[in-house]
Amino acid sequence: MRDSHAAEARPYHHGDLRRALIDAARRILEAEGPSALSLRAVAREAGVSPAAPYHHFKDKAELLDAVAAEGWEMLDAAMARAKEQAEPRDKLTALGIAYVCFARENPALYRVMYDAARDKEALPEQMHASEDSAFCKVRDTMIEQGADPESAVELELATTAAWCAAHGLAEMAGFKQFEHLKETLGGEVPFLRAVFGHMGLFPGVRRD
Amino acid sequence: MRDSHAAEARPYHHGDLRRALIDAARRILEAEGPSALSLRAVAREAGVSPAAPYHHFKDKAELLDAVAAEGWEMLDAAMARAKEQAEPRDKLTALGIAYVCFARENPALYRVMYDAARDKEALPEQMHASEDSAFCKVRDTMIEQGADPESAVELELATTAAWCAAHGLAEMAGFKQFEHLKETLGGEVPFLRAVFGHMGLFPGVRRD
DNA sequence: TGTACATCAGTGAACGCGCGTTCACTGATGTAC
DNA sequence: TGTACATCAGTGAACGCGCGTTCACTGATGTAC
Repeated sequence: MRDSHAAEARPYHHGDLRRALIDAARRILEAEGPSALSLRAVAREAGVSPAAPYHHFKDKAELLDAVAAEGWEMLDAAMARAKEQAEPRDKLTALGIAYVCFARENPALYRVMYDAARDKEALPEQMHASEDSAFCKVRDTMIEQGADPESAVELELATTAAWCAAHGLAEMAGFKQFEHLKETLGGEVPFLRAVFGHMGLFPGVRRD
Repeated sequence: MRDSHAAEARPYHHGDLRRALIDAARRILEAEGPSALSLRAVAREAGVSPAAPYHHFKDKAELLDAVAAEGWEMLDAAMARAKEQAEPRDKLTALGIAYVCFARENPALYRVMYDAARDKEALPEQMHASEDSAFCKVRDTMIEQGADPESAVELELATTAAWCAAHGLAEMAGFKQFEHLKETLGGEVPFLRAVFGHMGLFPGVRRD
């Protein structure tokens, strides 16, 4: 139990403790959930004294931020992969499904990501602004799939709607109330596709 | 500071400490956020010893559950009011806006509600199942506004989609990234309307 | 109407715990000469 | 190539804190007779 991933004849200096701490944090997160994620627990999991992390992070919040930031990068990568592999006509839905699946496979990490975002009252800057971010991928894919927004604002609204839809679904999909729908439709992914289908993700299909 | 809402010549027996504790919890929640919501803090805020709550709640979780349950009732009431007051053609959107506004006005309570739901991996039973719950209001309103689903499953999917959309938007609407959209559109509510507009909430407007 | 007593709903002190953070320290590393 | 020394990245003990919960208790209430 103790030193689970550490040990193996450690030298005094660690090599890359910063990395090791972030990895340890993620292990704790998925094994025991966000409430178990203390600085001390992370140090313990990394096989290091409680004071050691302070040579790499100013305080607990800074560690958490680093974990969250890596989460956003992972999400971004997962969505890039999904877009690449999908049929041209299916790319937008594929992005949505990749988003929700990431959240479902890494629920505690996903929570930490949004907790950090809520604290700052903002998504990570590069997630929303930088070219090639997940947000921009969604936006660009809408255009590629034939959306014809009347203005930049309309396009931004459509992208926002899609993002909110995916986030909402990500948080709801695990609820027991929807189990019978998943069964009826033949699994989680068909269920996600079906819900996305009802959301009118494509800007061409707006009402009013 | 201390005894802020308590005092005023309290007798030994409180009268309705259970009520007072739930109210105290809500005050703490909105003043200091979910992380400040400890059993001891609630007792303090209610002007009572740390052990007193145990005569009314088995443990901290039970208090939290009670707070969350009342939150769901408040949300339900807010949505009922919104539906009543809206133009017939606008009732579904009005429900969505009422949902998001509730979350925005009671962010910490909203978080506690969903934290409890996530623990149980389910929405409160009566919220999803009981006639006249918020979920059923959304479903029924879809029908009233002319949705013509091919099956009960389709109707349930559409309702689920709307619920997820509202939840996603509720959690995103506060992010700074969307401030310029709110300004452009003339405020938060117009922004919400616009995003809902892009979501194709009405089942009649589905793609594929 | 008055009294005995069971029950209820509080008190306040104490428990053990894990937390974030600080501190003086020390072992390892690498650079200047 | 060897040595002195500054710097870096750890240790481990300690700090004060607030937490959830338990306990023996006591004051207030209300019911039976």
